[in-house]
Amino acid sequence: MESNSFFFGPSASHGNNNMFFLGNLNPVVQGGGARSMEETSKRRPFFSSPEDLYDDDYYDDQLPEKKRRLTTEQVHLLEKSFETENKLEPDRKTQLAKKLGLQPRQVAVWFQNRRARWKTKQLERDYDLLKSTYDQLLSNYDSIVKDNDKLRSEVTSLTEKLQGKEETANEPPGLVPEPNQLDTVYINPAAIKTEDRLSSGSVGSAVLDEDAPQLLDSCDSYFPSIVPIQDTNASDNDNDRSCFADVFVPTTSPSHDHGESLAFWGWP
DNA sequence: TTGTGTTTTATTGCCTCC
DNA sequence: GGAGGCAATAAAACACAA
Repeated sequence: MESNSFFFGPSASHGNNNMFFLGNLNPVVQGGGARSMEETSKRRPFFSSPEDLYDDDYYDDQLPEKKRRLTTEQVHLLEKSFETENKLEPDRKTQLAKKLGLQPRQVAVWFQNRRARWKTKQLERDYDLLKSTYDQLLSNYDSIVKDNDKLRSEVTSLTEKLQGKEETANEPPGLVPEPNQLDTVYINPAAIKTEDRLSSGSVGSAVLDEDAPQLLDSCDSYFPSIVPIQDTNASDNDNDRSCFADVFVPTTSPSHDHGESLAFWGWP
């Protein structure tokens, strides 16, 4: 790659013909604007002193084809301008270039690279946000699975109780009851007295509502029968709701910063 | 001092928009 | 078709551990 072409002559890129050796960046062009900035310079990453930038001997001594970093003051002003607007209109580019003692092309390149850096950072932030959201979802899922197991065992034990009652009430004395079906239990609501169904007082009792599905098996498919309970059991339901609400908050209500990023990338 | 990883400056090529 | 944006990349400058 001909990266040194910038220092020796016009660049073929984008038809820009004003790119020459950096030594052309002398204060005469800016009418003292850049000089005043240099006077306030605190630390320079490359030049040993503010005056070096305007010292012809400096450029004679240094290899002219070397890249030179922008001064802290130049970077500071560019950063301020970038904060205002991360895109560069031609007028602003020209003004900035004059003020900084840089070629307009250099200002444009700086903005281009700055946008690239910003995007990288933003991607990192977005990744962190997604990851934390995922971790939260995962932990909520685990707790829901535990709750699920607990409720299932409650249902099983209550079913056993009910079946025991039913058998002792209806079967002739002396008969040995059939072993309970723990995996899949079919319940005939008509055979269960209302007071029995409501007597337990536990959350699990409500599962056996008359309007609820009557197939209770060991898989997760009975979940829907739990959902209606949430309307009648505030304390438990709030926990369940908040689990999901908390998880989805970051994605549905992005932070200001995140919102900016979405806008910046043209997302709705 | 030197090797190595990171950051910054700049180029190239492609794409989109007017 | 030219101007400007972006992704990919090169290479110099810089930071830092050994």
